[in-house]
Amino acid sequence: MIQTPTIFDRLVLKAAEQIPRGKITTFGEVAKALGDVRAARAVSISVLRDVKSRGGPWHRFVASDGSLGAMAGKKRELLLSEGIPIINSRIRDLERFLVKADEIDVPPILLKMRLAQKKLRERVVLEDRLEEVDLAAGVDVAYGLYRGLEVGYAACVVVDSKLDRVGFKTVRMETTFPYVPTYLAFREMPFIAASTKGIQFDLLLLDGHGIAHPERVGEACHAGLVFGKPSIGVAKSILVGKVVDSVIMHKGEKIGYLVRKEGQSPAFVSPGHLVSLETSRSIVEKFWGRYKQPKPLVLAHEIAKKLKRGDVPPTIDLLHEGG
DNA sequence: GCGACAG
DNA sequence: ATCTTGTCGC
Ligand SMILES: [Mg+2]
Repeated sequence: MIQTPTIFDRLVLKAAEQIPRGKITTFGEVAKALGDVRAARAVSISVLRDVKSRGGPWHRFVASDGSLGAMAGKKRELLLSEGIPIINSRIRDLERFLVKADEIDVPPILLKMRLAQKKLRERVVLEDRLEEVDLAAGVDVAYGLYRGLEVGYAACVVVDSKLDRVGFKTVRMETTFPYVPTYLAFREMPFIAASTKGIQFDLLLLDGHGIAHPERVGEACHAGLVFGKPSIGVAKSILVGKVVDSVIMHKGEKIGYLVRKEGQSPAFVSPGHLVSLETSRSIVEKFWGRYKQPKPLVLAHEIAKKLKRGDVPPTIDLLHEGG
């Protein structure tokens, strides 16, 4: 009957155990203890999901401005009973009751993940090491809640140079890590690996950035390196930098291109691995269909959603039915 | 309240 | 990404 929280959820729970009655902490402080404030939202989502599905600890977590966040009514009641002063839906003298990041004993996993990214970055090759590109694979993942678990539905679709779909594979499995900005690869790599396993392709297209990432190692770089395959990232919005004349610039570096087809919203293209900046743009244009993304990604997105809806069964089902 | 951070 | 019907705007 015990559900299976992810590593991230377990660490948030471990942090929760360290907040005594009469004290509070913020989602951001816990995120900092885990290694990056960017995970603040992921912490709040984890806490909320945990109290709803397992009745876990939740009321001693508040927002950094002292506001209470979700389920404010009940939270207010519980905190007041523990001696925390609340005025106008905000904690008064937050500092006085706050348990800060350095007082929370949890492993800094996000710091380690960042180090792993920096290590991977050294191996990224931004030169064309690809021969003919006939088969382009695109992967996308849809997410949903199933019996208190967060489940991902991945689809890998292979398209040939005539833009005909020549194969696909789908996978259903539990999520292992939340979405945290700049760490997307750690959330989606298990799905990318499972859905491409045993599939033949020359190039991998992913729904996210390549080098257009603060550390220059977006999801497309990460996956390309792990598989030793050419890869390109095609995102629907910017993560870092700004667009100047259809070029994505960041810290004085050219990191990608804005590609747009008539009447469509733009796509942001950046190389992942074994492909140059210029070639990444031309290849993506070569596989462009009639939508706002290259065809393999459009199809992968559609199939992933159908899978989630239950319209089609997964090729591989890795979901452990609890009970 | 605004800015804003792939999916 | 997800929650979701009718409604607003180009
Ligand atoms: Mg996606």
